[in-house]
Amino acid sequence: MLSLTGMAKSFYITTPIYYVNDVPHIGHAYTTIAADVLARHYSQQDYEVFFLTGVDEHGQKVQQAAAKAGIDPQRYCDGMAPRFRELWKRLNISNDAFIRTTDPQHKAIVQRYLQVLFEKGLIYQADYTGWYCTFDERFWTEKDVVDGLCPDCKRPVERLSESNYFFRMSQYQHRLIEYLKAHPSVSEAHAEFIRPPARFNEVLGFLEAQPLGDLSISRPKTRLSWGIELPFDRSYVTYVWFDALVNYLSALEYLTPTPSLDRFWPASIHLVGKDILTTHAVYWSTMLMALELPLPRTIFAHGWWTVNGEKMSKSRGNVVDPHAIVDEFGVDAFRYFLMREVPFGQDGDFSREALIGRLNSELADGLGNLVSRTLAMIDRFTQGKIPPNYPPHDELDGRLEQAISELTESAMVYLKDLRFNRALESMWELIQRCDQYIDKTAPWTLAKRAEGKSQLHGVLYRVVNALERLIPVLYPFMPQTAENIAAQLGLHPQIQGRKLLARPLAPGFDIAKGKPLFPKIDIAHMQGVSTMTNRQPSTAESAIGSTPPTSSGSPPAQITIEEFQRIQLKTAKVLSAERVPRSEKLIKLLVDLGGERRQIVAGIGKKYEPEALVGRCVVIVANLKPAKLMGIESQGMVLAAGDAEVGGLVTVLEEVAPGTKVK
RNA sequence: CGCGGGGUGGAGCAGUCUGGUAGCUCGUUGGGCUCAUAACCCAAAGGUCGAAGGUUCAAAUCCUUCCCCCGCAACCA
Repeated sequence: MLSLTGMAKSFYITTPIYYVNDVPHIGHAYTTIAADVLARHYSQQDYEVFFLTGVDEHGQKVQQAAAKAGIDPQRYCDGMAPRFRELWKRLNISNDAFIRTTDPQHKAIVQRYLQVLFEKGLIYQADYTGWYCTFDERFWTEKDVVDGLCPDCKRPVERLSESNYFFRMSQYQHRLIEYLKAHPSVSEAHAEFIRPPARFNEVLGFLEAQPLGDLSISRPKTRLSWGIELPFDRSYVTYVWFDALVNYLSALEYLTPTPSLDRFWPASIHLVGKDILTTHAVYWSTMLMALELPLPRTIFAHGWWTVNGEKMSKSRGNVVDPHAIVDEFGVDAFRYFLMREVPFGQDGDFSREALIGRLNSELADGLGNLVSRTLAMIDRFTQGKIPPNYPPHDELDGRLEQAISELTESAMVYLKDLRFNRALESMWELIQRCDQYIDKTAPWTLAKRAEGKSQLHGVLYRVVNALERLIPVLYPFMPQTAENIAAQLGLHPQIQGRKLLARPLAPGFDIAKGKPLFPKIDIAHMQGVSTMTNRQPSTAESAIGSTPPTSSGSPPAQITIEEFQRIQLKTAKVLSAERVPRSEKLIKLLVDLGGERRQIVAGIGKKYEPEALVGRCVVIVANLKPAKLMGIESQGMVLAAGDAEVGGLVTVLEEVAPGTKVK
């Protein structure tokens, strides 16, 4: 990474630009915090760092979301972008720039690249034929379409031919395979192309498995208007991914202090979630090849977080709001947990219990308590002044000194390799060593003996020295905590840009013992105070794990009695019930509506056995538009309590005739 | 047989590729210490490594079959 001019080495790190269709959640925070740790680390190593994040604002879903909200897309985006900016500020993210794909400069640069590719003959026009859903306004592949229905909205799809522009991605397949093979993924080094190794294999396998097609990079404005116009055909906008990926380059042209494509390209690391690895490893790489630009040094695909063992999703209502976590536990505890809990690259599970567990045992009892006991002893035994140093004079001293010098090295190696959890582990090994050292040397005993004085000073100095050495290693992960420790040691820390500057430790300094770094969370008092998620408690959950429903979110809009009366509810008697073969939870019901029979498919198979349903009286929506589920027509919907999981079927107290109206 | 991941002391995981005393964190129990945020230090208990069969001098590890759990996809009308 040495530059030709002999200037400082450069380090360019990016997060994906986040799609504004969604409010920021723990997944966004994870990637961005990881990027921040690296940005701070490399800054401290005197690299010239450029750390980019931002938002992706064009495309179908944004257009739809804006339409739903009844405002124009630009206004919608203008409202969403600050929510990301604010969260990054709150999480102490030190990004140098925040790109928005609706920035005029970005649009102009995207158009310039499109024009270049067009003139090189790498973009051509052709007809595309596929299955089109008019409601969702999108094409589906043969594989997606089931029984001629749109997989999303279940409406019939139609065969549609459309003229579009294509990028000749296919012609780079071989070159990309060769490139991958020339940059194999080896776990210990840190400059490979696709990481971690499992992902490298995945991409290579994908490329070798089938011929790579060309990439449609246009959408006719008649279908989608919210995008960047193709410069060579104003009746189209460009595909959102083409637009979005270019951000990594365009930001270097207009968001850095000096024009710096030469300085920062190729990017050192693109951090991405594993879901968008192909887009980056294949689309982006071939785009760069076509533009005759070098590929990024590393694309690192990290894993996903589940919440309490379940996939996080809006419909489950268990999306973790980072603001709520920070409110409750503080920024650094949140940053620490995300970086410490899971090896970067693997999936992990987020839960309050796990976070509190680490916060209590590692942050409070570990780091916090060590700082606290050390400073308390200095207050007490050396009148609040850093004692004079003494060279190590026995094996205990020597071992601690060695542990101190090993820490910095191993943490560096781990960080370079993006093994955040191991870097943190190595710090906590030192913390434990210090605790053991204090215990064995027993400064409180030395303090009682006049002849123990010099040894006492040596012991205390060595422990403080360990803490001092910990500060810069800890800083990228927990900036506030590192600063706090430095201040308590009397080192007068200052934050300059992304660096923590402090005067070097010396005997005679006055310490400034403060409050505990991390107050312990009393688990017994934790029940019922959480606002972590807006999830509804399920009956199966343990008391500690459950979170009460909160009133977050706007109340549902009220409807008129007339609107309600349009929904026809009726009682029905179940005549027969059987499981739908190969389905997980579908049960096919035949019900009597009083002279009329209906076949209804219901997703209640996890809660009920078919036999238990026969003869029961249920309530159904009688005028619901029929739909096909796994190829079987359902002519209505049975009412049941519960959201993601069925709680119980709705029935009536007294015996009534099948087909009775319910109002 | 849709694709993939996994089943290892109470909990969460490592070890499985390259067979050879089963390891870590938390928890539990006992002891120590008293500088510290009821913290820290030391020690102990606790596992037939999902099941069965096979290969081998030797299997958590290799082979075969089966069971169970979790994602994804297909079904929450």
